[in-house]
Amino acid sequence: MDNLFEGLISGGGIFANKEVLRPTYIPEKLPHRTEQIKGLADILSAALKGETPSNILIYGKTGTGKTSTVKYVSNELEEMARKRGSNCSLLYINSEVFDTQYRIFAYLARVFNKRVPMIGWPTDMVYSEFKKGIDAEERCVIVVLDEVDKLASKGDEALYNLSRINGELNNARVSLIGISNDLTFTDLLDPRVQSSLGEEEIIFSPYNAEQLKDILYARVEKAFNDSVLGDAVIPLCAALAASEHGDARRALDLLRVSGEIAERSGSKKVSEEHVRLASEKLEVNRVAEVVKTLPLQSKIVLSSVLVLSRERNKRRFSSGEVYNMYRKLCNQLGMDALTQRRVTDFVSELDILGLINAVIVSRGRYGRTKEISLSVPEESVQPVLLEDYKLKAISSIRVRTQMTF
DNA sequence: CCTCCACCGGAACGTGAGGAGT
DNA sequence: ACTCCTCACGTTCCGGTGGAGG
Repeated sequence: MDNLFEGLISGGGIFANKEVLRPTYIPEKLPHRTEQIKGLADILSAALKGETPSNILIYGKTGTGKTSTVKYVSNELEEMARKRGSNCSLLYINSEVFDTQYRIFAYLARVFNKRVPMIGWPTDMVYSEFKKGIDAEERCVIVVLDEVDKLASKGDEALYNLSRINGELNNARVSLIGISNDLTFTDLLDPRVQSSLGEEEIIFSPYNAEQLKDILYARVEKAFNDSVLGDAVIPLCAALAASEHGDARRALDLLRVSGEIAERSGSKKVSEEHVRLASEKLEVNRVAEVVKTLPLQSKIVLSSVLVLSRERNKRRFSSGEVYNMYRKLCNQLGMDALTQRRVTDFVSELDILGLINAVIVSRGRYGRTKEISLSVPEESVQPVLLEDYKLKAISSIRVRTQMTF
């Protein structure tokens, strides 16, 4: 009879192929990135001619198509290399996963069929195994280091070694592509590494709303069934994403979640309303994610603002008020309170994270202070704060006082 | 115009944890 | 096992400040 999943797998009929909307999907066309693709291809074409391509640094914020572009070009390159019989390949490494010199070299050595344990050996031994492995045949290897900034912040030795490896190889050639979303990260590096890694630089600027629209339109045909999207859906997704950072990933997420919401509600079409709901849902998730990873003290400060805006019949509070509430909460928790100086730092951090809003105002005779208010809905932070068992003792977070107007 | 509130935020310093070197 | 160094986290101290009220 009716299986539990019956309605869930057959129903809806909104999506034709949801995978197309995932950020990992590489479309066969990347709108508004022709310039970058061409630039990258120009430089890498050296590999096909038997030369060593220059090292490349790629900059751009999240969701500007850096990774997609590199993967796209690398697929094309490897295909061409196969046709021409040249021995040339790309290795993609996410530096967030392989975040130390040892792990990177161990991984690379393994790719070249060397048996290296993931821990235990001295680093230079792993390094020379990798060199042996790669030098065993005449080939060109392009190593892509995604999120190099993460790697650089832990010391530049790995980058230093990689960038001068060519001098120690007889047959093989290595070139590097670094992908970073931090424009200033090279400041952390040794000048020698800086100049060798940044021989060529490619910038990915954020997309505007029009460009985001094109990106979405390019994918809907595969992703959705025919005519399930309302007319305003895509422009709205594009506009919402553009108003943040021009993040294509966010635009795609919005579209996907809108579809999911429509599907789940049994609707035959995706409407503007679904996009609004999706936007809210993503925002709540984002806030929850940020709040969850806050240090304890910072959570208490945030709780203070939350409690204040519930107990008092107003929205904005002076630093003094917040600090007093903070002391009170620390007292309830049986913890030592930090100094006001320290707390102002937390307030500034929460402000930068966009969880609260803090503006310096002068109240003349009554001093100068920051006016602090919650800049996200109470309902989106309250449950997450309560998840922290250390904060459970604060009853006033839980209590829902009636708002009076 | 001056005062003075109530806080801002820079600087210097103390402390303990963790990593590198030896 | 040992020291040395760096780093994150906090504290103490303090000079600085916009504008309401005198």
